[in-house]
Amino acid sequence: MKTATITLQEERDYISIATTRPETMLGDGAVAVHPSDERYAPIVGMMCEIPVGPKAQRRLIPIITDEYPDKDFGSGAVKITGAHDFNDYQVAKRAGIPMYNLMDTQANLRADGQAYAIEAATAQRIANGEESFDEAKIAAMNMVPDAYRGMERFEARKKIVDDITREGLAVMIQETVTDDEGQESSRSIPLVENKPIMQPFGDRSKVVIEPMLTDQWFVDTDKIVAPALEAVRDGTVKILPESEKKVYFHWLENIEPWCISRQLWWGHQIPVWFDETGAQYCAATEAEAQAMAGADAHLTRDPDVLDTWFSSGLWPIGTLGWSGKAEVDTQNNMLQRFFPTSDLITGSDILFFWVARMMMMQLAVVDEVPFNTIYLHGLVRDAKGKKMSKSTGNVVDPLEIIDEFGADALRFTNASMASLGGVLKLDMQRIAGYRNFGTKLWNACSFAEFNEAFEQRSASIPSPDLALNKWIIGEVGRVRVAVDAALDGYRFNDAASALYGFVWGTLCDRYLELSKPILKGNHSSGDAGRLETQTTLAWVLEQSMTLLHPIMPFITEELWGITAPRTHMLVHQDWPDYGLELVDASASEEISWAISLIDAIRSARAQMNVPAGAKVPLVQVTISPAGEAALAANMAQIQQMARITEVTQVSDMPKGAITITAPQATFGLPLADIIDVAAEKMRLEKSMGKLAKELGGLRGRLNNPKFATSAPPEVLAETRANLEAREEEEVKLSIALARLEEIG
RNA sequence: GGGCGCGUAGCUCAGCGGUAGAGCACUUCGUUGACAUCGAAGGGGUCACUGGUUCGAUCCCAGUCGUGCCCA
Repeated sequence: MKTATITLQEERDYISIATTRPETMLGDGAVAVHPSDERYAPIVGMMCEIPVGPKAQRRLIPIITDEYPDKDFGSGAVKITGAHDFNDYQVAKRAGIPMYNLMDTQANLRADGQAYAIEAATAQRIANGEESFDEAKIAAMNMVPDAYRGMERFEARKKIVDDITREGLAVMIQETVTDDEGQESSRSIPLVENKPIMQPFGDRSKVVIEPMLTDQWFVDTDKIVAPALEAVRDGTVKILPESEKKVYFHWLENIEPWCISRQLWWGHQIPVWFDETGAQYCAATEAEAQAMAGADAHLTRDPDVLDTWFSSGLWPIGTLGWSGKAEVDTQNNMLQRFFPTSDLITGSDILFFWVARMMMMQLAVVDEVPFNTIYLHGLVRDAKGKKMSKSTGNVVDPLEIIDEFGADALRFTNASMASLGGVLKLDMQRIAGYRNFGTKLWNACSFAEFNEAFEQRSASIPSPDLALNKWIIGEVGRVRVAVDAALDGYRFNDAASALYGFVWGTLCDRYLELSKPILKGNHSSGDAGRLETQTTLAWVLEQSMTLLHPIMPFITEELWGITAPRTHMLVHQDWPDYGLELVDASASEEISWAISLIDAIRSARAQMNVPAGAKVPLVQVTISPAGEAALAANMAQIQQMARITEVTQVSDMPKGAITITAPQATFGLPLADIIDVAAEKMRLEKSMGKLAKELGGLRGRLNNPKFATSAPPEVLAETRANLEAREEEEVKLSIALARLEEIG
């Protein structure tokens, strides 16, 4: 923002000042300099002439001292227009300088009052200390010279600058100009500096706002702030994330009187009426005000409305029909039931706009906190990280997102991004990802339906025999505990990601795939196994719907309704209370073992370029008893998921086989005809390289004597167990590599 | 100018004393009766920089740089 700065001078003993609004000189009451400014010390207390208006009525104003002027800025002298500048207002107030209002509500120069000659004479007597004054007297005075009265502000500014320049009172500089024929000449022009300044513009009108002295209503916040501070200090009200407490304290501890008058056409009109003498009557209705003032009084209502935060500060009780009369309010069921409430969820930028007002006002009015926990989430930004704003036009309409991705996808996105203290940049690709998650759940249910699982559903937690089913039930127990812990801690992102990982990674990628041979009847457990798997599958899906319901209510409610006849909606289903007691350690171990074998085979196949469709045999070289049992129980699954024809026992690894390792077991894929020795060596060496890095870290720590003495025992045990497992792996890989070396 | 926060994989973000994760994107492969809005296997990070505390720091402390918001 650039604005002209015009420097003025008086001809002989002058003091130069700069202003961005020359027209305000008409209302100047003083020139201020810093008390330590030695340049001006000799003239402090003297009078100087304002260089505007008719020469006959030039006003003289005092030169005063104040801490406000900056010695090093411009001339170091500041003109004081108390009625038209916030800083000047403070100076004028301190020094008892009259504040002359120059403009009307349209920002035109005033045209009311007495002739300028009379007003100027009065003003001079006041400046000389010969006449007393009060606010009302000053407000009535019009210090605009007759020639400028009624002019539009910018027009008046131009005319005043011209008049000052013509009179020779502007600070002039020389400027070189070149005419059409290339002749250079010098001319004198007023000094105008380009300087960026802060200037307020109306949000909607886009025009420059003029500070103006008017009567406004204020709340003396000092009187109501203490309980609101105390409630957070003593923990009655909790703010999450806790770091926001600092913002709350900082704002309330430095609070200033709160102006609640607003000059808007909408809002709650201030409930104050004035009579002809200016006496005030604050009442709920005009009739009550009239009764207070007496029947003869002629009342007019304050035209202003209340600040929106003042009105909405009473929201917690105002929405519930609070009357302020004890005998009525105790009979008000809504009020009794919902006030105070428990949690307030809002954006962090609302903390002092609204939350602090609700705290102050409820405590002031009904002497109770409105809520116990304030949960603040980050500001939602657009994809570029900009704050969304109606005037900037970068607001994303949630309804458009819902049309494209569905409400559940948007809700899931919001939940998964609601980490404490974060910023929320809305990323459409991420929303698409969560839409896909909804589809995934839908397809899992359709798989279950196809396999007639819901027809075997049980109302209680199933008690299956197969490790696979015991395992997935335990996993449900784990995720329930994780989700509850997350919700208790207001960590909605953790709840969302626990559920996402469970449904997609554990349920769909693992359990569903592992259950297929059983459901198809290709498993040693036969019909009994099929039946208990159907029951378990239905139960697990119903638990998933239940746990997901708070985040994805629409898809889960729909699935709940169509998968089985129900006595109640999912929204009315009890929240589960089972937990880690559902975890069966040996079942978990068995399934983990089977999964790690399948993963190892798949990985080796892919890296050795074994065609994905090809079914190949597997040989078992060494194995522990537990591994043997796990292998037998999950043979059908391993065959299907790892594309294995059969497993045979051998005493030695066949020549030209790919080595596969699983916990306490070694297998081989005998692919003599397609094996690429060099490729297999590379694969094994890559694994060895990774292992070596991990082993180095683990050994380094364990060999450090201070680690053994300082680290907590569980960390020590974990590190040792980790090292042992890695060393076992290293031995197996070394043997495989050595064997390859023999082949060449 | 004051206050608060943030710099982690190409992007959007978790983690926050025991050696780094997710989604999307990327590469290769895949029409196996839930799902191609999919599956399998991969690649990719001196966790902004510099010091300090510690057996050990992405995490704690101090400073620097960059960046954002709020209040003047």
